[in-house]
Formats: sequence, C-alpha cells, structure tokens
Amino acid sequence: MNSETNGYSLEDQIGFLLRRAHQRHRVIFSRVVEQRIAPQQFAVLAKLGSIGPTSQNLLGRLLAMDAATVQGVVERLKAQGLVQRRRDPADARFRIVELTDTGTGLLEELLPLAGEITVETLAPLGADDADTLLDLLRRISSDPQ
Amino acid sequence: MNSETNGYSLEDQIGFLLRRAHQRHRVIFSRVVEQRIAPQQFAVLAKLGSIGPTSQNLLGRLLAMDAATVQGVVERLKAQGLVQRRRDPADARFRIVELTDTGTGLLEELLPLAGEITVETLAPLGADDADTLLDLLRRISSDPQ
DNA sequence: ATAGAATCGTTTGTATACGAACAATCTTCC
DNA sequence: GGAAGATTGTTCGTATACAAACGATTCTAT
Repeated sequence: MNSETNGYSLEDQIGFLLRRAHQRHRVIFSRVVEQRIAPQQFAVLAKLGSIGPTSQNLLGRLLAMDAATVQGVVERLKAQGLVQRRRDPADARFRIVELTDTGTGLLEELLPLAGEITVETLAPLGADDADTLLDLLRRISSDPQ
Repeated sequence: MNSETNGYSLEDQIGFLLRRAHQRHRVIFSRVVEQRIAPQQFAVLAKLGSIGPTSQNLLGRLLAMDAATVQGVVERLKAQGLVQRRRDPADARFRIVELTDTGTGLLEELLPLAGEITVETLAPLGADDADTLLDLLRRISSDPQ
C-alpha cells in the first residue's frame, strides 16, 4: 500500500485542517495573552463576566464543555484564586461558580486583547473570506444528529 | 461587568467555533470507525501506509504533531501491535516506525470509511460551501509568522 | 581531530477532552 | 411518604497537545 494505490489524502480531510487551524489559534492565543492564562480558562472567565455566577454544569453547557472537563478547568481557576465556588442554598447539588476580584481584574485586562486573537488568526484572509469562514464554521458546529 | 457593558461574544470567536467543529468531527470519527482506533492513531497508520517506514520525527512533521505527541501516539499503536519500531542502522538517533501486518490489515479495513467521515462532518453544507470551507481552512492552517 | 552546534527521541509537567461509573440530592408520582 | 428516576458534580482511565529539560548521536567548522 502506498500513495499510488489509494486516493486518500490526509491533508485534505476536514479533521486534519481543523486540527491545524486550531493549532495556529492556540499559538496566537498564547502569545497575545503572554501565557497568563489557558484558552478554556479564559473562556470560563469571559462567560462568568457576561452572565454572572452560574452553576458549573450550566457553565459547561454554555461553553460546550463536558462536565468532567469544566470541573478541571474551574478547579485550576480556583487554584489560581480567579474564581470561587459555593453551594447553592436552594439546591445542594449545584455549585455556584463566580469570579473573585482578582478574576474580574484579570478578565478586564485581557478582554481588550481577545478580539485581537480572532483578527490575527484570520489574518491570512480578507474581511469577506473571514466572515465566510466564521459563517461556515457556525453551520457545522452543531451537534451531529 | 456583564453582557451590557462589553461587546465581546465568545460564540463569535474563531477559537470557539474551531473547537466546536472539531468536537463534531471527533464524534463522527468515533462513530464511523466504531471506536476501533483514535483519530491521531489512524492518521499515523494512514501516513505510514502512504509513505512507508519513516523516522518518528519526520512522521510528526508530516502530521503536524509535536515530537512528544507522536511519541505517545506511536507508543499506543505499538502496544496494540499495529506498528513496530527499529533503529536506523545508518543513524542511531533515528527510530524507524513501520506498519505490522495487523496494522496494514486494519488500515485497509478503515481507509474506505475515512472519506465518509469528512463527508458526514461537512453534511450541513452544500458541495460548494464544503469546498470553500476546506479552502479557507487551508489558508489559515499555516504556521503563524 | 575535536569542540560546538544541531538533531532525534524520551520524560515530565500541565491543560484540554470525553466516556463511564458513582454518590449525593432533588423531583415525580403513586 | 416513599420508591423510582433524573440531575449535578466527582473520579478514573485514556488520548491528544505542547513546553522544557535531557541524553545520545551526528554534523560542522576549524
């Protein structure tokens, strides 16, 4: 089996291209925020900043993160003192996650940089193509049937 | 700070959309191959199938994987008996990775399914839009400056 | 020939991701 | 009011991903 005997080209598969694009994004993210925070950790801070204190599970759903994954992300944020957790008095199952003052401070510092990350990642494209790409990605970002 | 006081929308950021699209792809991949192999493990098998025995590092470069990452992927493939490793007699630094018969067999079984994964992932789009998406992704998949 | 640079691969530490099993809690519904 | 079922969050196991430090080996320039 070799390249002559099959027509499969890894480099043309959507999975490979998504992975590459994501890699590029991570590098840019990391550089722009100067390694001060990891991407998903920032996503949690941003979401908390826009909707306020929330249960961990809802947070996960809003950010498209697995319950086990949010757990880890929130845990790491807590270890850095950026968020805190408390039980919901009305329902002891819930754990309300909220920004600390430190977390709010960092978020306010980083928010202005966030748009820059998308712009830089899309830099090889013109404005129209960039919009098209975002639109097409939105259309395939729904859950599979 | 809340949604009224800042114009940042996480859901419109390229990183979030790439992540979501990648998630969708993983789910489809996993279902189509019936959990018989992980995505990057399949990528290694496919690459070995098309170019033959290769050093681990070159394999990584061709697949856009970090040296440490390929190491792990190859290790797991080896544990399953799908590839084997030997030293390059000409240069003792290199470790040549090659498919075993079992690995070749599995690859031949799965290759026909591979195209299906891309097709299903792109299913929400028409043929033209799908081509456009692949093209746009290719253009932002290069390494950042 | 040899010191210094470069390359290859490994290991360690950190950060996602997700399936599966589980305890605690809450809701439903008889 | 109590059993059955649903929901929330945790833990465990596995699979990427990548930075950084490292040992072994090879190359390069003198």
